[in-house]
Amino acid sequence: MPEPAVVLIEDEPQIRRFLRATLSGQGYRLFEASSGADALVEVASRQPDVVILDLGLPDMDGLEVIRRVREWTAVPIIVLSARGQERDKVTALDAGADDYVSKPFGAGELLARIRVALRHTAGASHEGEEPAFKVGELQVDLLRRHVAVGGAEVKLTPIEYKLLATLVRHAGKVLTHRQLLREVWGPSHDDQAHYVRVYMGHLRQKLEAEAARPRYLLTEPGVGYRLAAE
Amino acid sequence: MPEPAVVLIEDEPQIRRFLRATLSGQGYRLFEASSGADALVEVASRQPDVVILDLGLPDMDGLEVIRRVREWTAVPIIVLSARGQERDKVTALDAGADDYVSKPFGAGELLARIRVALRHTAGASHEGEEPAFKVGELQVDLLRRHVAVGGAEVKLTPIEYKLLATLVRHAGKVLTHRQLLREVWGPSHDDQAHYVRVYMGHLRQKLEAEAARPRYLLTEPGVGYRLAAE
DNA sequence: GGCACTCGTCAAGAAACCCTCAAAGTCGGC
DNA sequence: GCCGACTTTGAGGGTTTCTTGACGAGTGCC
Repeated sequence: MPEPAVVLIEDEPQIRRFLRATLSGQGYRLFEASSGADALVEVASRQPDVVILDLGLPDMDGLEVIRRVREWTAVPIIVLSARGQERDKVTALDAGADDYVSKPFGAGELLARIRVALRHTAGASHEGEEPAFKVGELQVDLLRRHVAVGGAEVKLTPIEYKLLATLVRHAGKVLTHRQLLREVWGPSHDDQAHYVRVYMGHLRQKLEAEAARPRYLLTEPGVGYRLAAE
Repeated sequence: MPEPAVVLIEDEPQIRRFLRATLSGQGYRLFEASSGADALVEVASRQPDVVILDLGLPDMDGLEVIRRVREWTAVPIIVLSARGQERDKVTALDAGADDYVSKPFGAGELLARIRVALRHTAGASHEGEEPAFKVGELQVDLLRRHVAVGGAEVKLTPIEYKLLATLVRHAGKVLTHRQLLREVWGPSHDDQAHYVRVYMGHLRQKLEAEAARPRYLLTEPGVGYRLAAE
């Protein structure tokens, strides 16, 4: 987990600013949402390592957000709330939250509880989910960070792996150069489409039988690339 | 999990009675300890699903109990404490606790937090709960804190052992420098990747036949390290 | 055909990474 | 306070990886 991703769901601008400063200062990649609807979209698209959820949202009951997220992922959810009554805590925790922090709280405590949540994902993690991807001879195990072609392990450099992992996470879908650059190199490099071409070449050398006629790593001319889904 | 086992570590008889009533009323199998030394024995022998630990023990610092338990198991630890200061919480959580409940607290909240902890263990199966590890000539017994190569005991310094134990707990998976630093040196040192390299060198000297061509302690360039799983 | 654009390949210097050795600093017991 | 064991820090050098530029092939449009 190089830089853990955090989705922050908070509608009050003031608290949001405070949390933004707190979190990005720690090197977390931060994504924000200010409504329940946005929250679900963010969590689904970013696949974060932790979700921080303020229960007091305008459009949707915070508990509803928890339940909807829990329908398909076990990502740790830390609830923030102005209410400190026991019954509120019990309800939220039983709805699927992993922790409950009452306002006012200190930055240090929140950060410590985030670290606890990250420990959980790092170690005991997704036993039930199956993050292994397979198409033809190509196997990618995102959990073990292991790539193989026809059973033989393939060694990838960090960037090669990140690029491949990004494609795997969206297997079958076309990813634009820009999307790939953002994910792999960060938002500041999203106009250097050349990087992607060079590394796509490297990956094809290592993964494809014939780099010139790729079977897995497909070019979508004028748009980007796509990983064959099967 | 038919009837979850809980180890309760609490020295004040009054709170203990209260918790005993609360917990066994819920159908948990309850084991008790009133000192740090007993606590370690109970946790090791009962292999509970949750540990509830009052920090105010007579014979041993509660934090020390957390650290000792964490040396060989990832069982959820819920800390109870009369102290509600932020720094106390942060210290306990960073030492390895999973949750921190300040007194006074309600029975309902504690029970809800126990349910959260049980959810975690349920999902994570018994990964990391296996106190003996063996691959090739290398044997690591996390419970006894004993390391051997080819039957011969190897003496490790505290940090060397912690580093190895962390790798053992996640055998086969890649751990980033950051993760290792967090686990071994604590969250405040997670940018000193150099530490890990130096100590990995030490471990290889002691454990590998040829330190230059390691069989167990493998480098994942640009990412971190991995302990060969078999 | 000429032009603009995209894509893939190659290669070289720069940068990052990893390992080793060793000195300096810390902390304990005696 | 001294000694030994351990940890932290620093420097050097070999190696790998990343970045960047150059070039040719292919494609579509004028």
